[in-house]
Amino acid sequence: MTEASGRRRSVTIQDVADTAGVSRAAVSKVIRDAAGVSPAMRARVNAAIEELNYRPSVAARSLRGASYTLGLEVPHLGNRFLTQIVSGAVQALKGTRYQLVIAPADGREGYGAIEALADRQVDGIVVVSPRVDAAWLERLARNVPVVMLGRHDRSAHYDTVVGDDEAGTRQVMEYLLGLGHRRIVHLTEDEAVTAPGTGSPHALRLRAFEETVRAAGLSGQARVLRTGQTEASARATVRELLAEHPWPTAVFASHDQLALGALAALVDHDAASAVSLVGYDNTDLAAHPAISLTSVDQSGPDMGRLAVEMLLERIGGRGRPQHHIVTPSLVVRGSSGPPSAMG
Amino acid sequence: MTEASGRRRSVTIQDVADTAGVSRAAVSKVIRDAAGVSPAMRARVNAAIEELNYRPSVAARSLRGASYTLGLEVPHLGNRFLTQIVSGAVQALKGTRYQLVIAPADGREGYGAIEALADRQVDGIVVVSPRVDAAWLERLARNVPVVMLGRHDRSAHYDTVVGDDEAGTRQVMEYLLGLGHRRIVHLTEDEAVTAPGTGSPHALRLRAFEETVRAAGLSGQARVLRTGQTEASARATVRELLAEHPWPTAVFASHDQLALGALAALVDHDAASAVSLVGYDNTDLAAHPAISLTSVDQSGPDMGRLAVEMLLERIGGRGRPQHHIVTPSLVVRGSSGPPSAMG
DNA sequence: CTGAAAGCGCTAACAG
DNA sequence: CTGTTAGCGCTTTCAG
Repeated sequence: MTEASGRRRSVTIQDVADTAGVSRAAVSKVIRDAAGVSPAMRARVNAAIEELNYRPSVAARSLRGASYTLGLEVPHLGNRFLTQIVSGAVQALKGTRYQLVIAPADGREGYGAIEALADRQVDGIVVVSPRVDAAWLERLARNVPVVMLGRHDRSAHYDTVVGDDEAGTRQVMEYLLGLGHRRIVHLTEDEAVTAPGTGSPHALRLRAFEETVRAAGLSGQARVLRTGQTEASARATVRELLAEHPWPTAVFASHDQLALGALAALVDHDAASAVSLVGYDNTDLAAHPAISLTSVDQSGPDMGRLAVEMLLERIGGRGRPQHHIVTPSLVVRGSSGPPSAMG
Repeated sequence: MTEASGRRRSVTIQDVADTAGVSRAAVSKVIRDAAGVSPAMRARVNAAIEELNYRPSVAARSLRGASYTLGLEVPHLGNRFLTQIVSGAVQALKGTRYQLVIAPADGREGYGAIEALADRQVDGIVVVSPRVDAAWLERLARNVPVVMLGRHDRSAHYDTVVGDDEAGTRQVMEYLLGLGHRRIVHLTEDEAVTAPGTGSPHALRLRAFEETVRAAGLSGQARVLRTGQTEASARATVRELLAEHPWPTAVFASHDQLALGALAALVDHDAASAVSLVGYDNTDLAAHPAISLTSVDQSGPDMGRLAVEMLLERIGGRGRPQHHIVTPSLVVRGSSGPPSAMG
């Protein structure tokens, strides 16, 4: 093989077969650990593979069977909760022959990224975007194993891994109400994400918030505040909120990124010690002493691991859909306390 | 096509050709926007594609030519600087037919992830891990276009995008020295990453630090402190540092993640107002008012965009390697100030 | 236990 | 302008 100046042709299964003096089929069997190969042949083939530095082409393989690739579609890598999920997924794949690839969505919706993964013949897809249409996903799931992470829809074709968002929200509200908070603001994203039909985590958190508020007879004092999905947007929204009086005594953000934005606004107004703040996801930053954010932990790594395991089961042949629920727990930190102590 | 209970066979180019009443080659030309198709045929084919909801198989395509996929290997998604790079890369790809996929490295080194991308026939690879061997990368780059991001080696086969780490470090040091700091600690990772031969950004920052210190005649007072690559590790290391006396008046961390860990330790010891802190990368958190970290901005999104553009150029035929240098700039925030004011 | 042969879905010459 | 044909690298029956 000459060292041509341009791109080198990569070594194929045929090359290996030739140097080992066997057939392509034999080589294929060896690399797949398939039955029916004599130890001697296996040794010869492995030697040739080593010598030529052969690597099977995933593309060619995909055409026939599996690509040994699992795809994870994510809306936005700025979201720290996603990195928890990814690390769990990577862990779960360690030691298997599967590789994880992440496709970042380009816009708000993940259709492009999900289709890109499907086109690339991945053996399974984990979807995280809360904004993709359920029926669309259902259709996709008939062609390739899909796990939807976070959303509570019950599909006949895809699996789901979700946190118990109602329980998490109730924990937050019981905590806040127990401390004596009454003027509580729930900071969440726009209607598209909280519409009841979507089954999105934010929809459930919102509903649970409203139910708790109603049950406590606080409809007049507690309220819902809408914002975008970024920290900057939450910061601006809460800044406006703080221009009015009286201030709420507590803000419950639907996820930590919003909580961070809210915290920024509180710091700007020197209100961090006057207003309790609670987030959701317990991302790594929440634990930082300069942030110290009370937040709901929903075991992101476990969710990522579970999602991948379910995908592997599906690939292994399971037909019936499964739905896992992860139990969340409130982690109390310095950003929250009784209304008096905070005021 | 019956709605079989199992996996549905996906629609192929042949199906489209059949329903449109043309040859496969014709369909191929239409989907590739190739020349030599009559408008009438184009319309018929497009109608068939629409009707059948046809999507070309990337795997089959890769076997012949391009996969229209660019791969990005990243060491660890917990690193916020990487998300800046990713967002720039995604932006640059918007509107092209290329899709970005990210392969997270499983261990410290990125070999597995990089090979996985290469096996998957991506048309180009952006490598971010500072720990991969240059010769190994050189070999890889002969088979597939590669851009190395961050490291300063000058390869004949792959392109590089780097920040001017010496200039960035000098800005930091001039700033600190100008304020009157003398007992300055440089917090960086282990020797494997700062070995001069690697050309890693941390190696250059370390060298520039040492040169500035020597030039200022501070070899007795300034020192280098090693830690791991995580926030937790930096926190522990700085905690130990603060157990000794006298404290340094300033800590310069080799990247923001380490700076965050250092900040945590400073807060733990109530030393945040006594010790100036400077980071590198200017990740989003640095700007948060609860953190307010002085840091060196090196335009992560620009670097990501550049890397992708260079890859596209290589794919387009460029042979000669290119090396881009991005100029960094110091962003001063509340975490740093004169030694007296901080003490 | 081993190899020959067919074909996965697509593209690229080439012939008509 | 259109269709035929020969693979790309691999897996998978199916004979030997």
